Amino acid sequence: MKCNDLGNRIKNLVMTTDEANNDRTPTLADVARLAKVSTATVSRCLNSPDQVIEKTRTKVLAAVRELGYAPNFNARALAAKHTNTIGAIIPTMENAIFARALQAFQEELGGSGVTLLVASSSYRADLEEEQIRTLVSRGADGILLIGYHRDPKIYEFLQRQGVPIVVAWVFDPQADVPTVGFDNFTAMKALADQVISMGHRRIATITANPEYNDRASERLRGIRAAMSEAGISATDLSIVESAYGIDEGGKALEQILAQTVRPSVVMCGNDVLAVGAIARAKELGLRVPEDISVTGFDDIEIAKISSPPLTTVHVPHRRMGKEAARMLINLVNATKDQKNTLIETSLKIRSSLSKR
Amino acid sequence: MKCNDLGNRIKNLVMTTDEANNDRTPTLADVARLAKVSTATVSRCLNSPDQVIEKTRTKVLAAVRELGYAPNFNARALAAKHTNTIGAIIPTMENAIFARALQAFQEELGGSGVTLLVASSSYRADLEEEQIRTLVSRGADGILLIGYHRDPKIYEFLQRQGVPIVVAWVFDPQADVPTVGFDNFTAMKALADQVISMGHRRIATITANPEYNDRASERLRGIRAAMSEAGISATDLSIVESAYGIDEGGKALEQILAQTVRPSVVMCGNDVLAVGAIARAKELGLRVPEDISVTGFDDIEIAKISSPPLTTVHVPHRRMGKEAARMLINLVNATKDQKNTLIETSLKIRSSLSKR
DNA sequence: TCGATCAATGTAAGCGCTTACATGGAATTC
DNA sequence: GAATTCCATGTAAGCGCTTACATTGATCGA
Repeated sequence: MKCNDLGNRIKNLVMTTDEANNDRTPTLADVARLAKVSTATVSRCLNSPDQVIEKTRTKVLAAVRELGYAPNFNARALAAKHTNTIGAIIPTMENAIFARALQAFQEELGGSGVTLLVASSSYRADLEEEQIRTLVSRGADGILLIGYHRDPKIYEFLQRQGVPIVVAWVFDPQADVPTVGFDNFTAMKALADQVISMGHRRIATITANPEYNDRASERLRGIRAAMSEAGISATDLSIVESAYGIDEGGKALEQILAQTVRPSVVMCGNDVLAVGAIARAKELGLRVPEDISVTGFDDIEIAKISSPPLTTVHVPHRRMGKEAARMLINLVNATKDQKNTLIETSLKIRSSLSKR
Repeated sequence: MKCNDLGNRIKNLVMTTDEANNDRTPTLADVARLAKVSTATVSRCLNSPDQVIEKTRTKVLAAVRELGYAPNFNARALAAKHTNTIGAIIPTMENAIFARALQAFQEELGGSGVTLLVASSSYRADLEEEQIRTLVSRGADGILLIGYHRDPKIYEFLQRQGVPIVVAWVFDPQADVPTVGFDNFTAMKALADQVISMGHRRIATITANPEYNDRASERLRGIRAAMSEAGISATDLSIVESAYGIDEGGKALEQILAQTVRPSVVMCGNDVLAVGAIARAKELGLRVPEDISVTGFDDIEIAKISSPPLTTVHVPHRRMGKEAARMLINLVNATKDQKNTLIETSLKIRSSLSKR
């Protein structure tokens, strides 16, 4: 012991060139040298401490601390062939619902010692594809994706690479990948049924571009189905596409009002659009819901405090995120193959919707 | 050519064990073999195409496509010692202002071919520290941090590791790292001056825990300074700490109302708390601003559509994100050492604040 | 007391890539 | 036409880690 200490002290005083204390960041080998063990032992100390005897461990950990050693993640990943990392690609960070689900997702992952890599695709298929490749080449052990609709080649690629995925925000037993989410069609149809049962016939909807967005297209289909069931002509539905945002919802509402026939209700693709529509309607001197009813989707906090409070579809986003994490972890560990998980939604009837 | 084609075809038909088309994901060496060049050439094709003659490049790219080759990021990072990656740690994803700034940050980075790694610390110093280490060990070329206040050891660590950082959301010429942001003290003091000039004397504030949050503590200091300047006793300020969220703002308001002396104005640390406070006040039968005035901070979209519209401090978050990206890229490229950048804020006086 | 057994540690071969340096052939110069 | 230059490509040495396998010394049963 004493001898070693002395040895180290001398080393620190008399620095020969080849073991100079230069500012290169310390490596495993440096730690091993300081602790007078092999690199294998240091590695084991860090990764499976119980394979190493207490005395050695203490010695190694001391060396780690002394050098301020931090393992090089890339080298580790290269050698170990897994990263303890899971990736997630969401359409945008600016939408609170994704942020919230992701937060829950991350919390659940963190509990299992897995770290999360996030990317956002701005709702663009090409960007998403690029990000999937990036995530894979970074060695993500699994990936969370939003919505099922994408080029089949991507699913093939992922399968070939052996990277498990979970698709969230949709529930689709037909899909050949595990999904966790709700049935957008049924949920929106339920709301539309309610709207129609309250006497509304002329309906407008503000929706995201449904072309590459299966949540939006399914919700639209839900409205159409409800109308058709009620014997309402499809021409009584007017559709306005809009980007996400409060102002955008307001602009979309103006477009609707500019049409020759004014609808009695505006069903919005999400709460943010709905709140924007309500605000603009009020600015324009309309009363909500007396002059025009408005509905949303998601039931985020703002729905409750909007005036008037918003009729919407409640989606348990945190639960969905949590569930997605659970499934993905099981998949990565190959514990069992996950099947689809249905998240239940419910109608929240509030005063932004009234009888016609 | 013909010969090669034939050769490949035969290879695909007769698979010997050592070159079997097994499902191992293809490597640089596989591409090199297929294209009949060295691995160095393949690498050059991918990283600096102009060093390679057109003919060779075509051949290599064809091989890449045929194999569906995707480079292994970790191997590349290990060999090249840089990752073209920048990390950012924000307190939470659930706050739209961070999301928005981050979006702009990412857009700017993307334009320079840099990818972004995001982590969120849930406002916890220990988590943030862990994430900084993670980012460093993952080889981030630079890191964006929010707020200046943290253990000096962290700054030392970062410096030792040679990882440049930019601190956003504060403007502090004293700091020994580049900052980009606004002066939280001055901004809030300006608002408080306005409030006081409208006759308010008894002030309440809803704030995040200021202990580890220099934005919050500086804003609080701003209010105190304005009061002191106006000769108002510090005891006329009542402080309620609250977590982030609409409901939380509401609860905090209830605490304020439960106190013996009711303040005439509630100055909130951000718009979300303010909107929550307004909503709860209305629920409790109070009129805003007649019975109680409310102010916010940030000027997010919701401030405008709140009823009544919210008096707040406008912060150009996107600009701040963009500027942070620019600075960090310069730092990473060692183009020039960046100094502090001031982002100007402005008062938005709306009807949630009225004369006492 | 001796080999068998086992736990702790060491040895060294990669993981997939980049890049300094070596090489060889074509283009250029005189 | 020989010497020089230069450009395209190849060779091979790592980057920092993990892990299969080898080694060692201690422990144990007979």
